[in-house]
Amino acid sequence: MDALTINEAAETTGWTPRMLRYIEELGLVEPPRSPGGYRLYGAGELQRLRTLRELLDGHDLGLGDVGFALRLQRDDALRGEVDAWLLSQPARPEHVDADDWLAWEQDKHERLLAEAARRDTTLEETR
Amino acid sequence: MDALTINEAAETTGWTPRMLRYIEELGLVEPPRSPGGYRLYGAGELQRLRTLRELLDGHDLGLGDVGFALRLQRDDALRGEVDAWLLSQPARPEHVDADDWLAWEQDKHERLLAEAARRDTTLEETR
DNA sequence: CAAACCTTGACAAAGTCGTGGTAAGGTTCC
DNA sequence: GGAACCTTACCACGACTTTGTCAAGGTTTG
Repeated sequence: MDALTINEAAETTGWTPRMLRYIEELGLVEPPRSPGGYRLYGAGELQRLRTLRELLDGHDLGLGDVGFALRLQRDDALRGEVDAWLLSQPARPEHVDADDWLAWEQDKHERLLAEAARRDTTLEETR
Repeated sequence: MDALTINEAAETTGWTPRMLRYIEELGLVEPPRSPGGYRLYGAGELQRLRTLRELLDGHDLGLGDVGFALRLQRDDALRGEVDAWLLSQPARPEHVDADDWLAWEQDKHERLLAEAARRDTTLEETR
């Protein structure tokens, strides 16, 4: 048999069985099941579990962060809105007077709202 | 004066002053300061604070989620690694036998590692 | 068939997040 | 100069997340 059950997979990946179930619950690694319902971890799953650990350790992330990234990847509308909001972030020019950066800011914001609207459905803002 | 102090900004955006400081701490909205250190919220900040609320309410996100998205946007290496990991997700073809999808999986993984490597070497300053 | 493994579900300890409050002190501006 | 506002730095608390563990029962396989 070339697929491992959950305890074996835990053994070789360094996760606990509990965490493997949790990771599956987050949609991060979802192994196929045996006819009787046992999780069967193949080479691909094992590989992803190991790289997942590296990813988390290397950047001080949590599983929830990766779960959120997954959500962003799968939900186009959400990703569009988040990206638009983030791009409206200043990265404020250093030496401009107040009126200038304010205009620049608003202009940028309008461009982004337009993009979000195109990409998505309704993005409505009222003052 | 065309910039609001923190309590005024809280008033018009619906956040509490406490939360405005927290939001700044997360790097989400960082208003400029007066010479004496007072936060000064201009039109751009106020707008972003209002859209931030919509974003959160509309999709059941947390501030931490948006903070992570910000991190992803600013750290190219991190974004590359997360994207590569996510793309190695199966979206597994339904009816293929074990050997086939395993090969497909590994092939895909290699492509993604290659892409991540390319992206990393193309790192340049965004601002 | 029986030992060893797996399943789901629940409860619980520990940690983090979002939020409020308060204290000690600096800034604005009338 | 003094009232009203702001700053940072804490402590606190409820809600949620992360992780462990246990119980009752189904699966695999020698």
